[in-house]
Amino acid sequence: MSAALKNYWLMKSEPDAFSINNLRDRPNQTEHWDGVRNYQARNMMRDDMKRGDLVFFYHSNCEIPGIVGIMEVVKEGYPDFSAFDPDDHHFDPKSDHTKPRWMMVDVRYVKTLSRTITLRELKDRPELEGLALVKRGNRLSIMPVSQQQWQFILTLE
DNA sequence: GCCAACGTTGGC
DNA sequence: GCCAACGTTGGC
Repeated sequence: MSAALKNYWLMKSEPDAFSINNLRDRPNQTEHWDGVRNYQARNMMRDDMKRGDLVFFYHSNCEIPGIVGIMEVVKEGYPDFSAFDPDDHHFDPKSDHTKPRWMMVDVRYVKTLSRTITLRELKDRPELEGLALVKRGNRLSIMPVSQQQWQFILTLE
């Protein structure tokens, strides 16, 4: 794959735990995306997410689930240290510094969309049939978005 | 390696 | 709060 190619992603977060406004208000508007405990999502952060990739920020498990903003990958996959901390909610005794099991990336706030593009309307669009988010039973918290899907979603704003 | 039990996700 | 869908765990 050419280093010049930008990839696109979608990442879910429950706004009660961490919202787009929380990211915007962080120092440098940057935060590490810790707490992912799913192997498929881990592998994408470890292998595929590159500096400069753009990411939709999706609010899940809330009143109006949907895409609320855009962020950018600013640091590629590295060990998720929250797994090492017994006091952390995401502690995993099977992960340690010598053999970290979980990975994370750093993301920087880019913008908040002028409105929430809701899950409901994303599901209604035949152009997005292939998007993992709208597939039945989907539970992936991180997923790839094709360039075509990315550009189409932006036209919905 | 199978699969039942269990815990979690996340829309509704 | 409900519950379907899914991933993980662990007994065998």
